[in-house]
Amino acid sequence: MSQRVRIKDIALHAGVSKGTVDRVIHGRGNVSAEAKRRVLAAMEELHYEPNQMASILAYNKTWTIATLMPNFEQDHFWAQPHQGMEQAATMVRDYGVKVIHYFFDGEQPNDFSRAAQQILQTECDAVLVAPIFLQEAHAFFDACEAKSIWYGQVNTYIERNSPYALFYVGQDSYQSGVLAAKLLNFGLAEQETAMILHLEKSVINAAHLLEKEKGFEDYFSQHQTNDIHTNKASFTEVQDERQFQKFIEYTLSNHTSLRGIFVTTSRLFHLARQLERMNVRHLKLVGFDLIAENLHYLQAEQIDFLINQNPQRQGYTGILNLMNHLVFKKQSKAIQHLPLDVVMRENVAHYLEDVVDLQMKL
Amino acid sequence: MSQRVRIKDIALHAGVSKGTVDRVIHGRGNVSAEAKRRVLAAMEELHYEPNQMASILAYNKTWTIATLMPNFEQDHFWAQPHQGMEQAATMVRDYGVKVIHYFFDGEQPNDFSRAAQQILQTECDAVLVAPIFLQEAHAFFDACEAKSIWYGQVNTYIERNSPYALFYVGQDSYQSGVLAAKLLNFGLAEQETAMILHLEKSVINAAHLLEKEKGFEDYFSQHQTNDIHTNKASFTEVQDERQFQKFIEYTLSNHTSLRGIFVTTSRLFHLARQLERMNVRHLKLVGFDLIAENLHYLQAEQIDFLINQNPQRQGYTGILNLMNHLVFKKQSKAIQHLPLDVVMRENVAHYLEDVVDLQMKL
DNA sequence: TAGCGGACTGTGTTCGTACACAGCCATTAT
DNA sequence: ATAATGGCTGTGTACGAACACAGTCCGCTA
Repeated sequence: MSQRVRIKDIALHAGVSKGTVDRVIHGRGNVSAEAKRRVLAAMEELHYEPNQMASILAYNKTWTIATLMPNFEQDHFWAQPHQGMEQAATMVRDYGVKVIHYFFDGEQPNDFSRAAQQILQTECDAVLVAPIFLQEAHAFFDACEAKSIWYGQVNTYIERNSPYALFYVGQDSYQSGVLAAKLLNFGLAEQETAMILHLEKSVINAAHLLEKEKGFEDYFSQHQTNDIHTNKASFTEVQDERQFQKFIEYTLSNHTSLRGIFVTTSRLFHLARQLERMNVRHLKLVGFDLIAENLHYLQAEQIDFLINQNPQRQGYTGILNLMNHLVFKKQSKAIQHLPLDVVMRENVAHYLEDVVDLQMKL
Repeated sequence: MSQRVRIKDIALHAGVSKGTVDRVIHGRGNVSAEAKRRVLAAMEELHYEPNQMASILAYNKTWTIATLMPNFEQDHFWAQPHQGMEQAATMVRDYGVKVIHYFFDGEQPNDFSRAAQQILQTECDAVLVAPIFLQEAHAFFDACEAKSIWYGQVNTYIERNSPYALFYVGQDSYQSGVLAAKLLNFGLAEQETAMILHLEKSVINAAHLLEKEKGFEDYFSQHQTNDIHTNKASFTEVQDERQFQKFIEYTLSNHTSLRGIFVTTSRLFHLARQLERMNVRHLKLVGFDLIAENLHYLQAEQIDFLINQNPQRQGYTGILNLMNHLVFKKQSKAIQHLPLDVVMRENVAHYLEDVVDLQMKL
C-alpha cells in the first residue's frame, strides 16, 4: 500500500500524465480547462500534499542569503543574533540555502556603506540587515530594490514601503518599558519611588530608549493605586568610579524613598557593581539582556530581573523567514516582536541553554 | 560549478565507486582497509556533508509514532500538549514520520491500560506517553521494551532503566515552587505573609505538587532577610461558593498579614473569581498556566503572575525528539525541563502567539 | 587445475518532483 | 494541398542517496 499520494497518483486518477499535473501545480499554463479541472479535482479528492524533500531535490536551486550586521568583536551584544543566524544557517543548508556574513564597524556609518557595497557586488537573493544607520540603510535598501534583492530587518526597524521589504524581527521597546514598570510597581510599597535610568551616551537619538521611557511612564500614569513616585535620570561616565559614586549618593539623598531602578539597556551591571561596592542593598534593580556581567549580579541577588529580548532568536527567525520566502514562497508576518522573557535567578538556567531546542538537526 | 560535495565526488576523488563510499558511510562492511582509508580521507578533504533531503527520499522508510495521553475534552489542559504534537506532526510528515494519537480517561487507570493495549496491537516504532498512572505505565513500558518500541515521557516522569526509555520532557516542579516564592518575596513587604494553597483533591499522591511545595518552602527558609512569614493551606470544594467564601474569610482573619497566595495548579482562577466577588484586592496572586480563565483574571489585574510551563512545547519537543531518534539516529537529552516563563499582563501577548514561530513550514 | 566460497566493488534502479523536449493534433496561412 | 503555427500532452532524465544485485578477484581445497 502506497502510504502517500504522489503526483503519479494524481495523474493516474485524473487520466493525464504527471507532466500535466506538474503544470497545473505550478501554474505553468498550456493545460486545457478540462484537464486542469480534472487534476484539481483529483488533488482535492486524494488530499494531495507535495513532498518537500523530493521537490527541493528536484528543483536543485541554491539560494544565497547575505547578512549585514555590526562586528561582534567590538560590541559583544551582536554575537547573539549572529549565533542565531549561524544555527539557522546550518539548518537551512539542506534546503539549498547558503548564508554569507558581512560585518561593519558599529560606530561608523561609512563602514556600513562599505560592507553594503561589498554585498551588492556579489550575487545574492536576499539580505538580513541590522539597519542601525538610518540614512545609509535607506540607500542600501534602495539599491537592493533596484537589484531585486529581498531584505529583512533585525533589531532596528526602518519603515520601508516596498514589496522587497519582507519583515522586521526584534524587540518591542515600548512594551519592555511597560513591563519593567510593572515589575517595579509590584515590588515597591506605597509612597516609594521608582526611577528610570539611562546609562547611554546619546539617548535623544536612540528611538528605542525613548520608547522604553514612554512605556515606563505610561504604565505608572495609568496605575496610580499604589501611589508610586517616578523619576528619570541619565548618567554616562560609568567607567569613572568616583563620579559614578557621587552621582549615586546625590540621587539617593535627593530621593530618600527611592527603592527601585530600571536601567534601559544591558549596562545595568555597572550600576549593580557600584552599588555592591557602596554596600547599598535596598534597591530593586531591573534591566536588560543576559550578558555575563549581568548574570553575575543576578546570581548575587543584586539584580532582581533581567528582561531577555531573545537576541539569538532575532537572527534565527530572520534567516528562517528569508528561507521560507525563497524556498517555500511563504510570506512571513511584517512585524515580529520577540517575547520579552522575565528572567530571574530562579529561572535563568532555562534561558541559558541552547536557544533553540526546537531545531531538528545537529 | 557543483556547489555541494556529493557521494559521487567522494568516489571520484578516492578512486572508488559510489557504492563503496556508501558502504563506508554506513559501516556496512565489505570494504578493504585501503579503500576505506582513501574514502575517509576524501570525505575529510572535501568536507562532505550528506544531503538529508536525498537521503530521506531514497531511504523511503516510514516510521510510526503513537501518542498516549489523557483525553483533552475532559481536562482541557491536555489540549495544549496535544496541539504541540499536532504541529510537530505536520512538520515531520515529510520525513516519513506518521503520528497517531490515542487517548484515555484521565481519571481511570484502567482506561490507560486499555488504550495502551490498543497501541501494542498496532505496528509502531515509538510512543510518546504521559505516564500519569505509575503502575499501569510501568506495565506498558515493560511491554514496549519487549516489542522493541522506543518511548519518551511527557509531563510526568517515571524512572525507567532501559535503553528504550529515551527522554522526559516537562516541567521542573521544584523550581517552579522556588520561582513562585521569589516572586511573592519580591512583592511583599517585611513582616507580611505568603501562603501556598492547594486546590486539588489528592495532594499527597501528587508528587509534582509536593515538589512545588518543597521549592516554595526552601526558598523562604533560605531567604529570611525580609522576614516574610509563610503558610500552607488546602481547599477542595472550589465549586461551592459559600464554603469557599467561608474558607477565605477564615484564612484572612487568621492571617491578618497575608498579602500573597501561590496556588500550585492552574486552578488559581477559582480563587481569583471568589476574591473578585468578595471585592478583596490586596492579595498578590501567583499560579500556573495560560488557560482562558486565568488569562481573564490576569487581564483584570486580579492575578499578578502566571508561570507558564510551556505545555505545547512538551508535545512539540517530544515528537521532535522521537523523530530525531528514528530518522537521524540522534539522541536527545534524557531530562529536558522546559523554561518556566514568568507571564504577566504586560508580556502575555507573546506567549499566546503561535507557540512555535521557529517552525519551518506551514 | 577445476571448483568453491568469501571478500570486495561497480552497476542500476528506486524514491517523488521538476522540467526539457518531442510529439500530436487542429487550425490557419500560403 | 502542403507547410507553418500554436495549444496541449506524454516521455524521459535529472537531482543525490540507498541498497539490491551481480560481477570480479583471490585464496584455499579436493
